[in-house]
Amino acid sequence: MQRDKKMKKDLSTEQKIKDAARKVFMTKGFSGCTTREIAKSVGINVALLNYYFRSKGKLFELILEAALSDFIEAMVEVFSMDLSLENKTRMLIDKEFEFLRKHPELPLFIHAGLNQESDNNFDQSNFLGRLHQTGIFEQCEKAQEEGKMRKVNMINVTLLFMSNCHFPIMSKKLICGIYQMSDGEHDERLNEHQEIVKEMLINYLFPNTSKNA
Amino acid sequence: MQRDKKMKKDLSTEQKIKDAARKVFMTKGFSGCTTREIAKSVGINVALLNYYFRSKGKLFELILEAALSDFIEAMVEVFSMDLSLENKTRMLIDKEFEFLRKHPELPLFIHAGLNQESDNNFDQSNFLGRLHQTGIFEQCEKAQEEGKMRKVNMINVTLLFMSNCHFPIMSKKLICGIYQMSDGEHDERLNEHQEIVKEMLINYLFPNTSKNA
DNA sequence: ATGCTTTTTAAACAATTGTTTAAAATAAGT
DNA sequence: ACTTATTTTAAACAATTGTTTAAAAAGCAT
Repeated sequence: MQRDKKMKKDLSTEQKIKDAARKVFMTKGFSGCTTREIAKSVGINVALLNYYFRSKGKLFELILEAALSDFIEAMVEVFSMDLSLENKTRMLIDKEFEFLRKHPELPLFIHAGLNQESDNNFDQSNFLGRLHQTGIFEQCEKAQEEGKMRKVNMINVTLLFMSNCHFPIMSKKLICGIYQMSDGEHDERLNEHQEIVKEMLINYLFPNTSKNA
Repeated sequence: MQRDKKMKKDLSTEQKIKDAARKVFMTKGFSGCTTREIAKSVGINVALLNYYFRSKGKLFELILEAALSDFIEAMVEVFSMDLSLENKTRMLIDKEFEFLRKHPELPLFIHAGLNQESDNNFDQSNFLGRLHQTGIFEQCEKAQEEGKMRKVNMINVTLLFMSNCHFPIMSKKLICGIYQMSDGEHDERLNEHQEIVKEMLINYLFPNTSKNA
């Protein structure tokens, strides 16, 4: 048969394909690249790609799901820490900016990828469950009841964080295009933006504690 | 020859192609659709598409440029009004949300499209010039000098607005997926978010005037 | 080495791709 | 009506697409 029975040898081939597919899919999108392009970038035959993964679509789903998971896991990591909400806010923003600086194509890839997929099998990944396990929702609810945190629906909170962390990275080409900026200048703006977002969100979400600072 | 000489008859064919191309490109992206698909949705032959526009790529560039222009023009319209900065802020956010609710695919299309294009001919569209003409930069500079507006680089201001208006629309599938929301629930969140963003940005950008309100 | 399974390849498959060519249909000018 | 220019079509083009088939190569146990 195929895989799964035993894993002899190094499984580097399968992993190398995944890595290459990730890179190519990320930058060019699903229909923007070919299976031969992926295969060539690994140095293997096209047929081998369908030997390990059954089709281009299956491979893509795999990569997309992993990308989604990666990026949820970054949030989970911060939420699981033993910190105050203000500090979690700072930490999350810093971690997100740091992570996205390394993987700037990720947000656009995910959003474009979700639009291309017909069936959104979100339930099976259980992202919501993983977030719940961190206790972040309870922590927020408690803070809101105590008047320490502004009473905002958690979905809106999520939107605030993601908007202000992801979009600045995604929009690089647009912003650089409009303002005729170089990469260096954009990096500089991004660094400043990281601090701006931190202050703005903390001020907004925790108005009492930060106003008299 | 082809066009441009005279324009006899109704130019509905050319426009119909553009409209159909816009719709198809927006939802499926450049490499996610075929010229035949566009042609069929207009009810014409494939060759006619290349008769009016020279190639799929040229047609795409046209659509992308128009989309970019549309969306800059929405900002220009607000900036040109005779309003205080606070009111321009409110107005811009409201207009953007209103506009994007009608064209929810636009932001993702633009960002994905810019990534696909090799040559970014931003200079020729002169978006920066059109923004400058509104006098918005001077208005901000003056307000910043007078201490009425927080001293933030205009690029960061742009990022703040675009992040908080565009991303919530773009991320619908992701957010609905994570939180298992229906379209109706998402609309509700979006309406609330519009108010949240307004308050947050005004509080942040104009701290003195809004704090004692 | 021998037999067996797993991995990899080369070649071919049919379908689809963007684009072009040449002819037909329509409109316009005289 | 006739001539010319514009618009539209059908058909074909070569190239590329995702996928499959059958055979070769490599690993591994005995």
